[in-house]
Amino acid sequence: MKKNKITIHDISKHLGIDSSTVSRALNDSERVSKKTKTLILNTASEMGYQRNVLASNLRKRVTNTIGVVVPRISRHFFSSVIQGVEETAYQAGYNVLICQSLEQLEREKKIIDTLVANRVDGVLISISMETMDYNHMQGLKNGGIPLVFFDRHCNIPETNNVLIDDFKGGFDATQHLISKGCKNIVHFSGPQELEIYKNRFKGYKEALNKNNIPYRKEYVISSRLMENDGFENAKKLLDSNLEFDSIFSANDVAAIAAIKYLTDKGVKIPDDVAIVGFSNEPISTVINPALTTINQPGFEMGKKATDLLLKHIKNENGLLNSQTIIMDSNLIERQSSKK
Amino acid sequence: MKKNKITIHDISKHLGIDSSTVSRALNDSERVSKKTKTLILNTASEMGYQRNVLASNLRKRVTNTIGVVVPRISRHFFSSVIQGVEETAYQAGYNVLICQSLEQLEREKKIIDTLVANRVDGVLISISMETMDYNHMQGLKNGGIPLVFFDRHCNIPETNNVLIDDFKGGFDATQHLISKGCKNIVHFSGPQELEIYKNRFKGYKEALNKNNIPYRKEYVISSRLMENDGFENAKKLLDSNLEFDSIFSANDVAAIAAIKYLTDKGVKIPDDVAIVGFSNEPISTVINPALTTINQPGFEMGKKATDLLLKHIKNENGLLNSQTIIMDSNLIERQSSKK
DNA sequence: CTGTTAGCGCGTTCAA
DNA sequence: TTGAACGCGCTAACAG
Repeated sequence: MKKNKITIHDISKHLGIDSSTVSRALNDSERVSKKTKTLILNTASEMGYQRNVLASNLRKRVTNTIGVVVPRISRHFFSSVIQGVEETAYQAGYNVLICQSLEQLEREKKIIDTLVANRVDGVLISISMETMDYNHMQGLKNGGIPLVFFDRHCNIPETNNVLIDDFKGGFDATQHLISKGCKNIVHFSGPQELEIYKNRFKGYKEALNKNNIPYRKEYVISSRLMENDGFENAKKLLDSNLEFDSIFSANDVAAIAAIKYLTDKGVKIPDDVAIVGFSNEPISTVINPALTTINQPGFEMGKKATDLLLKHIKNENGLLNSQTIIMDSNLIERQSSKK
Repeated sequence: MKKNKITIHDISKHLGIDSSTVSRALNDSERVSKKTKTLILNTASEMGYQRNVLASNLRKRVTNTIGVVVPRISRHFFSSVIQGVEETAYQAGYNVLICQSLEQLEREKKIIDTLVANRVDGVLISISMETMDYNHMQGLKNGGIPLVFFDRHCNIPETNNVLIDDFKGGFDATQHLISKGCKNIVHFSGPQELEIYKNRFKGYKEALNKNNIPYRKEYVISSRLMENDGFENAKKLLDSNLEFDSIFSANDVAAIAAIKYLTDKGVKIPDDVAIVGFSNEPISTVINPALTTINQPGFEMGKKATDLLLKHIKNENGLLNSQTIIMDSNLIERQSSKK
C-alpha cells in the first residue's frame, strides 16, 4: 500500500504560501524571509516531507550523481578506490553509483547505457579485461557526460586518465629482487591486452636489461585474473623444472593462489617475493609477513580521479583539455618478526 | 558543452506522429500498428534516442531500482551477497544501488534517506555494527518501501529477514573441534550488540555444555571487526598465558589478523582452527590450507533476499506478512596436501 | 521578498 | 490505432 508522499504543494496549501516559495525555502534560498523560511522548514519536517529527487533532478537537468565502474568491488584495490571516490564526492555534494563489470564487456556496455539513461553527471571507469576499444562509451560523449579513466585505461588519445606508473612499479620490483641477489626471476603477468600489465612487464624487462641479466621468455607466465590461473601458473612453473629464486607477480589474485599452491606442494617461497597490485591489502602480509609488495595508492587515486572528474563536470564549456595524471606506486619492504 | 538530448518530441516532430504514439511504440505497446512501431523504433535508434529514465520514473512512480546496504563492500561475504542480489535483480529487470555504511550509523542514516529520496522500490540491508534500533528506517515505512534484512538484522518483530542459523554454525564449529580432541577452545567473538555474534557465542557455549566441558569466560575474547582488533585479541591471548589447543573465531577479519600475529610470534596454529564467517573466502585456505571454516552462503542469501523483496514490491497491497528465512551454513573441513 | 507561469521528458487518461 | 491534453513534483523565469 504505497502511501501518497506529501509534496511541496501539500505544504503550500497547508500554509497558504505558494509552492515556489516553499521550494525556495527548502533550497535555502536567500530570497525568502527568515521567518517564512523557518516556518516552512518546520512544517515540512512536521508533515514528514521528503524531496522527490527524481522530479528535482529532472527539472534541474542535473543529478549530482557520478558513476564509478570497476571490474569487481571485492578486489581490495578497487574498493579502496571507491572509498576515495565516495569521500571526495560526498564532500562535494555528489552521490556515487557503484557498478561492477565482472570483467565482462557486455556488462560494461549495459552499465554505461544505464548510467547515461539515468543522466549521471560524470563517470569514472576502470575497464574490464575484455575491453579493447571505447565504442560503447560513445553514449557518454553524445550525452556530454565527462569521463575519467583510472588505473586500467583505453590507450587512445583525448581522454582523461589517472594512472599508476606501472613501468616504474615493475622496474622497482624487479630491481629490488636483483639487489637482493636474485638472478632467476619468474614473472607472473596479467592479460596482455591491458596496458597496465604490458607496462609492468616492460619494467621487468628493463630492470633485467639494466643489470645485464638475460631476458628469458620461459620465465614469464601470463594469465587471466582468476584464482584458478594462479594454480595453473604455479603448476606450469613446477612442471617446467625451471630454476628460479624469486617471483615478481604483476597481479595479486593469481599470486595469492600461486603461493598457496606452491606452499601446499612443499616448495619454499622466498621471503622477498615481490607482488604488484596489492594496495595495502592486509592479506598480503598474512600470507607471508616478509612479502615485499608494490602498493598502489587506491584511496588517493579515487580522490584524484574524482577531483578531476568534478572539475570537468563544473566546467561544461569544454575549455578544460584532456589530461593524464600519473601516480607513483610504493615498494614496501617488510621485516618479518620471525627469526 | 552539454548536447541537447533528443526526446520523444523530437522524434514526434521528425515523423509527424504524436509523441504519445512514439511513447507507446518505445514501450512496445500493443496499441500501435506494427508498421508505425518499427518506423518509430528505427528512427529513434537512428536519431540516437535514449529514454530519460528520470522523467519516465517520475511519471510511472516506480524506479525499478532496489538499494542494497552493506557495512563494507570489500568484505568477501558481502560482495558475494551483492553478486546474488545483482543476478536476481537484473533478471527481474531491476537495477541495484550498492551502498556501504562503513559500519557507521550516521552513514547508514544518510544512505537510507538518499534511497528514500530517490524513490527506490525496495531495500535490502545488513545493518552496521552501531545500529541498535530502526528509527532511521521509518522513512522507508512512511514511503511504503519494502525492506528486507539479511544476515545482520534488527531484533524486532514485523520484519522480513533472511538469516543464517548462527547458533548452529557456532555449535557445529565448536563440536568439530571437540570431536578432534580439543578441550581448551578459545572463542574470538564479534560485537555483542549484533545478534549474529551473540548466537554464534551461544552455539559455542551449548557445544561445550553438551560435551561436559566447563565454560570459562576468560576463553572468550570479544572485539570489533577491525584488523587491529585481531592483533589485540592475539596479544591478549598470549599475554594471558592461557592454555589453549584451538580457536573458534566468529569473525574472519579479526581471525586473519590474529593468525598473522600468532604466526609472527612463532606460535603454532593448530591445523583445525575453525573460523566462522568466510563465505568461501579464498584467502582462508591460503592462510592455512587445512583450516576448517564455517562457510556462509552469501551468493544464495543475496538471491533469496532479493526474491523475497521483489515479492513484496510486486505485492503492494500488504497481503504478504512479514517473514523470516533461515539458511544453513556449512562446515567445510579441508585436507591439507602438506605432510 | 513573494506569486504567477511555464516547463523538464515522459506516460496515461480520454476521445476520436 | 492514433491524437490531444494533462500532470508526475519540482524549479526557473519573470513579474510585482
